[in-house]
Amino acid sequence: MALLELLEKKTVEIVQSLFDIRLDHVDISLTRKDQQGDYTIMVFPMLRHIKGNPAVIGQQIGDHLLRHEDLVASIEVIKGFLNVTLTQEAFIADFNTMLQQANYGKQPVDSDAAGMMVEYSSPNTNKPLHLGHIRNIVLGYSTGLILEATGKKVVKTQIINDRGIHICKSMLAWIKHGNQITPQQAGVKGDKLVGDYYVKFDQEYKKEVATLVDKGVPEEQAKKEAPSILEAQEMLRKWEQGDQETVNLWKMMNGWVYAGFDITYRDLGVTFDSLYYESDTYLLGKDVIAHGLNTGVFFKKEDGSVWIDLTDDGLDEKIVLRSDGTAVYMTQDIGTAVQRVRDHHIDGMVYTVGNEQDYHFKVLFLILKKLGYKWADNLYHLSYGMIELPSGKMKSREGTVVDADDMIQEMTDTARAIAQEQGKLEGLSHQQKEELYRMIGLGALKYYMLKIDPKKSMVFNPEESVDFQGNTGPFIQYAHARIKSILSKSGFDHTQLQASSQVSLTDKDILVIKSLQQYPETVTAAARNYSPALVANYLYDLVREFNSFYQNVPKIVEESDAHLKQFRLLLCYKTALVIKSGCALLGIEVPDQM
RNA sequence: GGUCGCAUAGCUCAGCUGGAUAGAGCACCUGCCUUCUAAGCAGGCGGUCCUAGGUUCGAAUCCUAGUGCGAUCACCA
Repeated sequence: MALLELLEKKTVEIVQSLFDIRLDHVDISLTRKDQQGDYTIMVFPMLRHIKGNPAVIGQQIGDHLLRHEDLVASIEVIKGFLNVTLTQEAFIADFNTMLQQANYGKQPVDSDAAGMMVEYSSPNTNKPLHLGHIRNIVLGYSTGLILEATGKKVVKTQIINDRGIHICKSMLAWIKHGNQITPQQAGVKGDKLVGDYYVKFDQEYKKEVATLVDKGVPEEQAKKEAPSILEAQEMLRKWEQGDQETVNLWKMMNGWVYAGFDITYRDLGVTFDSLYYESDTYLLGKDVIAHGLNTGVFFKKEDGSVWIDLTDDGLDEKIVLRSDGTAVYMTQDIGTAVQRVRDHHIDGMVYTVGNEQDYHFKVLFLILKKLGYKWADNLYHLSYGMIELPSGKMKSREGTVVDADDMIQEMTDTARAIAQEQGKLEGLSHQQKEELYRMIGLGALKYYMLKIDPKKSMVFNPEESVDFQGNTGPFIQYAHARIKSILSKSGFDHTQLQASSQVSLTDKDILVIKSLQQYPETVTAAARNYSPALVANYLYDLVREFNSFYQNVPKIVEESDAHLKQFRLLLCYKTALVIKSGCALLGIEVPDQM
């Protein structure tokens, strides 16, 4: 049993015997650093059940706690705070329990139970991935891993927006100006090539609009009547009719884009278990609407369009089927959700999508609930804020978008420059070094994205770029590498996972143990809140605690007290394991040397 | 205008279900490498936790109102 639970149990027992009152919960937190003690038992909340002076009650409980000599060393009561100092034996016993758990902090996945689907990335196929996608991908991927760590089976997916007017724009510009060029011939990634033609289309379109406006056509009208946009719309019609030539071109260019995306995903170290294509799903949902129309969830207007009235829930009326009977975005998402539950053994879904779609998902979830799906109670929109540049929003048309591949490359380059300056990598081959630079660069990038609360929009400054000092990925990776170095230099035997109770610990030792104790509950909280940021910030605290221990304790390798040396090496060992485990949940790798 | 989100140090951010004197990093200033890895450690400087009420023994945290910023309110996706 963890120390905290043990302390809570003892406290409940004491309160029961002293006051004949059964508390179902005791408020215990870590004692402030400026106070004497390890844990603080809050007496104030008990006053609701026990009448009296909080300081006196605290003292009474404290006196009884002191009888558990193997657990409590001393107590101090300040107002309604009962500060308890535990014995070293208690900490060592707790630490030994931790050491026995190979998968400390994680629960085994129950593969028979219904799982959770996590959707992320979900790009359009008309342009390459950018920094916003990186935030999305890294967030969704990590959240999936965190859910998995709490025993939930996870199915990672993305919906690829592979059809629509935006794709046709790229296709059209390629036909006109591409001279049949392929990515191989151009020497660029497929997604980049297609993106270039998307930009080209837009430039041409803008010129046409300007020309029309010069001729006296109102701007709104010009935007609708420019030849390019009419052509694109015509192409979309052909695609929808299954025109062979159009479909073939569409397939070819999307293929180029997928090859490009695959490289970016590989570089980011993320994978998917299943894929959904909008071209397959965009007609889904009509049967669900028809059913809901019968059961009275939806209603039909005179023009034939189908709606749902959500005004009782504080929302608006929302269209779910056009008057011509075709699907809208909402129809599609309803159908896709239902389809996914049919396809996989899941009872819930997480959608990683930007916060500009908050309203859409609120409506979607509500509709699914009204349709009576049980799993609709288990839907979560993992909403995240936009990434802005100091100059404002990223705009692809103005070329201010920070490209994902460029970003990864830049991070790797920075890691290389810093590492070469430090010159600590003797003994590694060129290839190993490059692999390390990539690991550090990506670690910096991912951590930078994940340490911030998803809800908040973030400002990204390309000039200052991502930091490698302080609260960063490399800070954490560095601690891991340093521990590995200590362990190998000391000849640590990782088959002897038992610390002797015959050691005298310092505050620094105990602070590290306390920090390690927090790991399991951090993972649980991160899963409950769908927030990798909790894991990221926990790791930072752990590493700071460890670094302080490392720099303020005599060299472990030279320690003459065999028991103490063994204990400290075990502390290093377990810390390294937790760092590695926690980083893995963030999708960040840790090196053994850097 | 309606709805949703955010507001904490010069900048970027923590602060879990309310707990003691609000914490980090960056920046600026001091110290610490003849090495268990200084991408680090020890310390200094820096705050009206947006404002005003309320609930509470206790509020950055919960409630109400207001202010500012952002998003959204398409028979687009």
